[in-house]
This record gives sequence, C-alpha cells and structure tokens, in this order.
Amino acid sequence: MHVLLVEDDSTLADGISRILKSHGMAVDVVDNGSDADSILQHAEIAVMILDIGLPGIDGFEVVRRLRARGSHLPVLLLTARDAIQDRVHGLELGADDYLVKPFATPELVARLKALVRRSNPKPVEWRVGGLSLDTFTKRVRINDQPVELSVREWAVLEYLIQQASRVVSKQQIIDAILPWGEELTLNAVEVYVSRIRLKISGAGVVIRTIRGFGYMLEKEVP
Amino acid sequence: MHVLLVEDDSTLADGISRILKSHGMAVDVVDNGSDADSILQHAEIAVMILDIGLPGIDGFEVVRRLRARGSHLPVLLLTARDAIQDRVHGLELGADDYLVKPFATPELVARLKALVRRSNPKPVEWRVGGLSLDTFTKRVRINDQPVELSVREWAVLEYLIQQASRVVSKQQIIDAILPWGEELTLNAVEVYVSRIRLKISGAGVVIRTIRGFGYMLEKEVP
DNA sequence: GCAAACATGACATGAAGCTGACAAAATCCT
DNA sequence: AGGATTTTGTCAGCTTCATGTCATGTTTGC
Repeated sequence: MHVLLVEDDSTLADGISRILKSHGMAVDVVDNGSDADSILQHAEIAVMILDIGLPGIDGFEVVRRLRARGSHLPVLLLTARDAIQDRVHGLELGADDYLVKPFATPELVARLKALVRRSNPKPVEWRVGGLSLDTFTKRVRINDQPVELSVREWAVLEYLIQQASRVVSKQQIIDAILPWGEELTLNAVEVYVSRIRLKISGAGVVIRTIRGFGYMLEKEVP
Repeated sequence: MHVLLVEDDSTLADGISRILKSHGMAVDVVDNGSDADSILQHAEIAVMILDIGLPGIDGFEVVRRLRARGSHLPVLLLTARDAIQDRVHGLELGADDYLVKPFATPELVARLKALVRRSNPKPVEWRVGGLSLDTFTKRVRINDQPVELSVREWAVLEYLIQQASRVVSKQQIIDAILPWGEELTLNAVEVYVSRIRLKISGAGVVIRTIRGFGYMLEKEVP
C-alpha cells in the first residue's frame, strides 16, 4: 500500500515515515503542494496524509485539485491544534478525516487503516467462463465445484483474472503479488502458473503462454 | 432526537444547548457524571455529548458504565486540546468520536449527525446453525443450552458471526474487537479461536481456518 | 536442429497455525 | 480493602503444509 505523505517539517516527516514503514506501508514523502499534485497524477497512491500548512500551493489547494480531477482518494489532514477553521474548511473541500497535531502514533495508524478500508470496497466476484473467484470466501470455483488454492496461487489467479485477455509479464505478476521491494525468480511465476493450471483444468479457461512476453488468461477456444 | 449533554461549564453548556436546539434536537443537560449515569438508565437518549473533565464521576467512568451495561449508545467526547491521552483512553472505553475544545459549531453538529446516522441499531440476535448470540443479554446458546464466554471470546465470536461465510483476517478481527490504535499479536487471535472452538463444539457451526487468509464461520458440512 | 524459453517433479526450508502452560491483569466476592 | 478467581495475552514446542529453488525434461521459434 502506497502512502503519500505531504509534510514540510522534515523531522516530523521522517518520524511518520518510519512509523508507517514499520507497519508495512510504502511511503512517498514530498514537502510541498506542487510536488504532491504532480505525484498524485502519475503514481498509484492508496491514501494521502496532508499537512495543511505548506509553502506555495497549500494543502487546501491540493485537495481541491484532487477532487476537481474526480479522484476519491482518501485524504487525512494534519492540522495545528488551534486551526478549527482549517479542519472545517478541509472537510468541506473533501478531505475524509483529520488529525490534530500532536497526535499519538497508534491513532495515526488506526485512522489510516480505517480510511483505506472504508474507501476500498472490492468487487465481490470475478468470473470468466466456468471459473469464478469469490473475494469474500477466498474460494475458487470451477462450475460451482470448490477448489482450494494457496495464498500465492490465489494472488496470481486474481491478478490474471483481473487482467483477463491481456498479456501480463512475469515481472508484472511479481510486482502485483509481492509487497514492495521483495523479489522473486521469474521461474517462481512459472511454477505458480503450473500449479494453478493443474487446479483449474476443466474450467472453460486457460492460462496461455505468450512466449517471450508472459501469460494471458482467457476463455478456452477448442 | 434526544441529546444528553454532560458539561459542567454552564456557559459552554448553554451555548451548545442553544445550537443543538436550533437544529431541532431536544437537549437534556446535566453537569455531573452521576446524574448522567442515572438519566442514561431511565430515559430514551439517542446520543450523548460528554465532557471528560467532570467533578465526581468523570466522563470515562460514565462511558465505562454505559458500555458495561451493554449499551451501544453513540458517545461524542469533548476533550481539552492537549489531552491526547484522554482521547485515546476515551475511545478505548468505547466512545465513538471526540471533539477537541474549542470547536466550531458546524463541526459539532456535523459530527453529531454522522454519529447518529452511523449507529444503526444491530439486530438483537444472531443465529447460524445451532448457535445463537443475543447481543442484548450477551448470552450465547448452543441448541438452547447456555454457554459461558469471556468478553474477548464474545467479541470475536460476534464479529465472526456477523461476517459469517466470509473470510476475515486475523488483523481484521483485531481491528474489530480492539479500541482504536491498540495492537495485539496475531497469535492472540489464534488463541481466541482455539478457545472458542472448544466452547462451541457441537453447535452445527465451525470456524474454518483458511490458511494464509484467516478464519471463516460457517455451517458445518458433514 | 539448436538455443532459449518454459514446464514440472522433487525437495529443504520455514511460514502459518494450534494449543498447553504461565504470568500479569482484571474482576469478583466477601 | 484484600484475597480468590477468572480472564487475557504471550510464549514455546510442535505439526502441517505452502513456498521457492533446482534439476531436468519439454516446447517453441528461428
């Protein structure tokens, strides 16, 4: 999960960054509004922590532009203790929650998690041909017959079905299923695919190998 | 809608009271904890605004007693600006939100409305197979035989039964049963589940382990 | 036909889960 | 209050099984 932290006090930024990383989040830090604005338009960010008091483009403007672009990205405001007007104004502009400085770190983490959880309602079911993945029960069915998949296998198959009829490279698969920074042999992906193929044979769906490019999940054509 | 306002600063109490009334709410004002406690037990209150710093029985104690009686009444805490500990503690005890003094009136009203909206009264009884949880009496029955669960066990089982037939991760369980920001080892959840399984064996219900994902409560399939 | 790319069986490693035991904390009970 | 009892969370030891790599076999494109 990528967190964008916009904070110009570098000491505070470092502190928050460290805490979040220790909770397994990937943190991008910028210290001004225009950098934030540009990153938001180009990177995959799951949630933003935004200090109101910034030099140049201030926090309000960042939120305003973000919402103007139609984004629903959850935003957590950091405000000074006395800045009541700021909080109200921020919420009006479309921020989702705020935290008053100074705050306790568990509170920050809890609020962040809550925010992301709230804004992240996943589709319940993926289906291609006779193959269906139920994200509630984490169960895979082939023509209504349940099939047991391991975590890794689930992750790979979920990614493939989301990208159905598109070619995805092994590296893309690795990036999709691994936490940031972790690596794997490309052969590992081949092994996953092999195992998955075994388990989903008979569904009207195949994982085609596109030699030199990667894999593609698609309906079987006899 | 009846609001119970517990605030010993009469100037502030009058102000808040006036604002709320102008928004069409009925307001009961008391200036101490024991009065609050007694009103809560005898009147139909929709939401409580509670100052922490009270003479006699303080705000924490009021919340504690309220929750100990099994009530889900939404509670909005009023805390002094610096009292971070108070906020965390209050949320731990089961308050639903807090507001730092001084606050803007639109914020108070907005939060209050949000709180009431959010507090949808839960069904009194959950039932899956031969297992039933009565959220009012906090009692668990297996085929009408009462079973004793501890508070934690109750909390976990309640969450599991609410999410029946869905996989919930250990972290989700922790987030669901613990107050904001508190943490636990994931192993603790394993222990809870282990203990609960012992106690509910024989109901037509099992807590399945979905390795790598979490747990799922569902009807037993022999 | 040959090399590169892919497939897959086999294996060691360790991650995930379970549970009995225990110390600390909370609660109950005079 | 304070002693007894229950609850709670962590740990350690153990089992099970998923995981990732390797070695070796197979396919594919040129």
